[in-house]
Amino acid sequence: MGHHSCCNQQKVKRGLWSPEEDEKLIRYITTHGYGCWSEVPEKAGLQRCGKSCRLRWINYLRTDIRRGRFTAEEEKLIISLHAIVGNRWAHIASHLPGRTDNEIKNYWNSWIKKKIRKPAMSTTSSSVTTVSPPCSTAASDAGLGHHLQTPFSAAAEHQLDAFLSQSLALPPPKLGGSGGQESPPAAPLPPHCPLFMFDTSVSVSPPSSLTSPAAAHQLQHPFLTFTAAAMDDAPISYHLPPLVDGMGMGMAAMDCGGLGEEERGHDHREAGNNGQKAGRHGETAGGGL
DNA sequence: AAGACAGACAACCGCGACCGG
DNA sequence: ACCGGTCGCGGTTGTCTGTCT
Repeated sequence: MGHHSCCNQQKVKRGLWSPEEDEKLIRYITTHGYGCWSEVPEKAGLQRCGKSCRLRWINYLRTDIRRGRFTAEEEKLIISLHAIVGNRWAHIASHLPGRTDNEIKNYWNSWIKKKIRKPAMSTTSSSVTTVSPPCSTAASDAGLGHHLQTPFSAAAEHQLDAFLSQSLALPPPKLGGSGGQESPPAAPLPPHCPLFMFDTSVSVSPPSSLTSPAAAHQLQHPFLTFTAAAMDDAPISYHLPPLVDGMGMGMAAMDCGGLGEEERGHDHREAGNNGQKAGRHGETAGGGL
């Protein structure tokens, strides 16, 4: 229907953000912070509603955003976490430093589309009996969709914690690309990201990017503790909580095979897509800055 | 070369939760 | 206790680009 309640009265701009708007928002946030989003547009000189500013900042302009394709480990983690908490994208994102809920949500949705499009087609030889997502929005009314219906209980939280603690033993997200990933997963410095927000003196190689000032706080995140500790050469074996183990899709699919070639095939595209966005927004946010 | 299709991603919308008056 | 404002989240849509036919 209408606009947000917070911007009913204003004539707010909508649609894609221009580089000028990005710059205004970045400048304001970096100097003043975002105490009250509803005040941000006015004080920053933007004709946007506060929600839009918040979204733009959180999903795009934040300094600690990791962009680029998801690593295989991130994929697995997303799937595992989703099996536990359902469509709690923000919660899942909280376990994936630098990733936004929107990004994960988009990833999941497109992943679902892919799997729906290729029903069991590539899994005939594998033990994977279903390729449908464990509890997707598309599948929420069938199969394991009950995860979505159930509130995020303490039990689930406990299970999640257990899983995460086990995850500490997981092989780290080899950000340089594990298991034959061609392209570096996440460009630590997105081409379209405002450069002035980064200390460009720090190394931008993926692993060390985790120790960059911009991501320093991330090191306190449990997920990253293993990236630092178990960074070397742990075998690719994931210990999943029972609930996850019971998932129809199973991690077997996610190992080399499941997200295998066909998934990897998108790597090129995604890399291109990033480039595309670097172009689209790059000349917007990144290029100008 | 051109159109159709699919994938990826940014952004909007609506709702519920939270908080202060 | 109630009410209004704000924030955060999840679902959905729109747009752009690359690939395929």
